[in-house]
Formats: sequence, C-alpha cells, structure tokens
Amino acid sequence: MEAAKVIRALGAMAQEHRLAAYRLLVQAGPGGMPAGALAEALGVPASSMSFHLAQLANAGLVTQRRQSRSIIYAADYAAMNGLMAYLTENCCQGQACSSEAACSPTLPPAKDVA
Amino acid sequence: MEAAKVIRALGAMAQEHRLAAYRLLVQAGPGGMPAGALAEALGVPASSMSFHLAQLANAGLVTQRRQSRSIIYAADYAAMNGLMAYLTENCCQGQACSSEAACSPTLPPAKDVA
DNA sequence: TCTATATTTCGATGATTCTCGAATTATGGG
DNA sequence: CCCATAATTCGAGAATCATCGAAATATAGA
Repeated sequence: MEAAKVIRALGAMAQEHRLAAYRLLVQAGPGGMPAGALAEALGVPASSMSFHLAQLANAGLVTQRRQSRSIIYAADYAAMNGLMAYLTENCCQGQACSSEAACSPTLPPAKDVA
Repeated sequence: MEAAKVIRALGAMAQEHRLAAYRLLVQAGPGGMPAGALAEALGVPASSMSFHLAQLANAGLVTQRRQSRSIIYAADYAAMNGLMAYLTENCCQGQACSSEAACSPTLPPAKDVA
C-alpha cells in the first residue's frame, strides 16, 4: 500500500462517527449494514452519515452494494490488512506490533537471522 | 487506548509530512532526531515542521526533549503499540492482522478454542 | 554582553472538513 | 402513475487545518 492511500485511510478513520461506523461494520461482518441502520445506530442525520460513508468508501475501507432500496456497506478487510501491514512495516520497525510481540524500541540486540 | 485518543493518533498520522516525519523517527530509533534535521529531510520550513511535530506530540506519538540548542523528537513506541492494539481488536475482529495472519473476512468457521 | 544557532509562537491567509436541512435520485408496491 | 421508503447530492455555514514569513524565546560560545 502506497503512502498516499495510507494517508487517505488514516484520515478516513480519524473521525468519531467514521471510526464508530467502521467498527460497527467490522462487527457486522461481510453481510454489512444498510446506511440507514448505521445512521440510526450512531444518532447521525442521514445526509451526514452519507457524507462519512462516502469518505470511508473513497479511502477504500468499505464497499457498497445496492440491495433493493437500501445500500449495504461492508468493511473491506483487505484494505485494513494493507493499512496494518504498512504501519507494521514502516512505523514499528517491522516488528509484529501486537500483544504477542510489542514494537521493540530499538533494533534487536543481534542479527540472529544472518 | 480509548477511542478519543485513537482518533487523535490517526489524525496525526493522516498527513503527508507528519507520516513521513514519524517514519523517519521510527528509523532513527530511541535516539530520535532534532526538529531541524526533520525539517531539512522533508524540505519543509522550520515553522511548518514545528506545527506538525506539535500535532504528533499532542497525539502522544512522539516525545520531545531538549539537548543543548536542539529539541530532539523520538517516536513513542508504546503509543503506536496502543494504536495497533486498538485497531487489531476493534477493526480486525481481534485477529492478528498481519502477514502471518490476515484479517479474516468473517469469524473462523468453527470455534476450535472453546 | 553580543552574536549565532535552533526552535517555537504569532498572525494572516487559503483550503479542507463537518454539519444538516432541503431538494433530488432510485427502487418497490398499490 | 402515484406514493412511500432509502439514500445521495446540493448549498451554505461554522469550524478546523495547513502554510509560511516574521517575531520571540532559549541555549551556547567568544
């Protein structure tokens, strides 16, 4: 994932309603959720929700498909993986950066691989 | 890490110069880099760089310490770990979300843990 | 103290973002 | 065709962000 796309993805998530919406979509799974349900769940006017969903979609973090009168949004897991991979590689010294392996503050003491 | 802090961290990284600066700081390691070196490396005026570094510091992503006439910035790995942990837990269904274990688009077929 | 270096703060400007009601588009049913 | 539902687009306002030169602050050395 190139830097420009990463910046758009980060910017898309850096907003209260959008982060909340994305979290709901992750919970919802591949089935996704209609825009209206998200708006109601977050207590946001439909037009505002639409604005935020467009940002998420533009950043490639969510997909949209029409189903009858509703438009169903769903989290795009591949995009999230790409973002996590970028951050892990570029912002965590390539460490696995999670509970199992915390970002080491410096390079490993010795190159035990070479 | 609570949502508000996550949003500030995401917003701090969602900018070309700031993402680039943070990457340089990660590469630099715990020793960090002085503000001027970052400004020069990125080709940004000192006052602009200072503005961006303040954002990163405010988000808790970097620390600053004075060393003689320079102010040394360094990546705060704990903050990055917290951010990654939040994203992994809330945006990846708790999967390890990295090369070794891609975010599964849905819950595992069976609960082989229980 | 005077001067040079390193950085931040101030101030002004332009650009982007967020919000939300009103109007518009798309779909489905009678 | 008409009406209701679901969503988006439009338009205007407020708020925040990004940029950068000039001025201010802090440190160090002669």
